[in-house]
Amino acid sequence: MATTAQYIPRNNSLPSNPLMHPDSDRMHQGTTYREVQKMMHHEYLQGLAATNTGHPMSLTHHQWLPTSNTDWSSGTHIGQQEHKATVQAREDLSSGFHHRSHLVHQQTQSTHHGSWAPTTTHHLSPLSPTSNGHQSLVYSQPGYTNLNAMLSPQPGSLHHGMRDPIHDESGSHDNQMESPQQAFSHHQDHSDEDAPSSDDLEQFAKQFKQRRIKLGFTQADVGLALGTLYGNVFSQTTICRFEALQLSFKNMCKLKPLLNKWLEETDSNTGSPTNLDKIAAQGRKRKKRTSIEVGVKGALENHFLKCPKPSAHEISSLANTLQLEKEVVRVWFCNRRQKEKRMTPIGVPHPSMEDVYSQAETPPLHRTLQSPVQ
DNA sequence: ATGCATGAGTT
DNA sequence: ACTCATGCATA
Repeated sequence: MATTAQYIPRNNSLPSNPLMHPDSDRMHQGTTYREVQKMMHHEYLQGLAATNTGHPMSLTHHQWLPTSNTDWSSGTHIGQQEHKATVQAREDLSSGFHHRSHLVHQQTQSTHHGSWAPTTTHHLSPLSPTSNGHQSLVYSQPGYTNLNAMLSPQPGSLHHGMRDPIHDESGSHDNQMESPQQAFSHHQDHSDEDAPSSDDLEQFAKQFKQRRIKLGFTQADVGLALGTLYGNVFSQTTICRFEALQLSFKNMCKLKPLLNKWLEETDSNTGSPTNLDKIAAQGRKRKKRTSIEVGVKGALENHFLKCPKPSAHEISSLANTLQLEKEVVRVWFCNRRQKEKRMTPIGVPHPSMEDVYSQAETPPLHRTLQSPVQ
């Protein structure tokens, strides 16, 4: 009774048109900074964090064979055997311990296909007041010249399925490797593509969200729009995380220019009727989401605190104890580690208080919980 | 809004 | 096997 370990194939209904799926392609990272950051704050030296007993080559990911790709795609999900009763109200039980107010951004470098290269800021002030009375959130970016490819918030018109292989300005070089700590002193301040500070990002994200909502777009709309504008489609999830600062610093820096551009384009075309295009999903099998029970989750959290990077064997025994697949446990730890690296600490909703100046009133704009989004 | 998952690129 | 970017499916 672990959970629902069933594999579901993605609905493979061949789309008639050979649409390319939203592959983010070549915009991956090439970081090299690594572990430097975490070492300094917390129980990392537990001991056995790296008991690698040899690497069996690859095989990292096995495939979850489908075996039964039939219904489930009947319109709604059928896999509800995971109701389990327990359910987790909020996985953030971590709110009890996590939180060492850090804000780990460490990323500072671009290895290749840059264009967005955060070259500094290896320091950040978490929830810092940033007494900024003005924020130039929208800067104009030289370069892109595209027409409007905005989407309209209203479902009605559609089509327009273009998704051309836009290549970013790959002609750009990029600085060579530089160690994160080695702060270079050469860099113009393009408040934009250069190196936004965490405060910049925070403010931008907030402004972005406001504008987006005001314009009547959903997070999903924006994701699609980015696809038509730049060829890089993003999901609602990603846009959401951007707005909530739940991405790594580096990732935030990368997306900001794109979103900024979209914002500009959209602003200038306020009220322009446009079209919405859909992108068909590609067919691929995906393991059904495993639902881990609260109690088990608590156990995992505990182990995480003791050792964020358990060895393969430890994972195995843990999996055994908790009656979960080893793979599930492994992934859980990976995801948990990623969370630690987000800009926004886990339990803390959002900083966003501002100036210490405290004017007559403090404009409280935190959206602690649900905000009228979308 | 988020949990669990996939995969490319690294180490 | 890990990190990081990203997203499907779900609560």
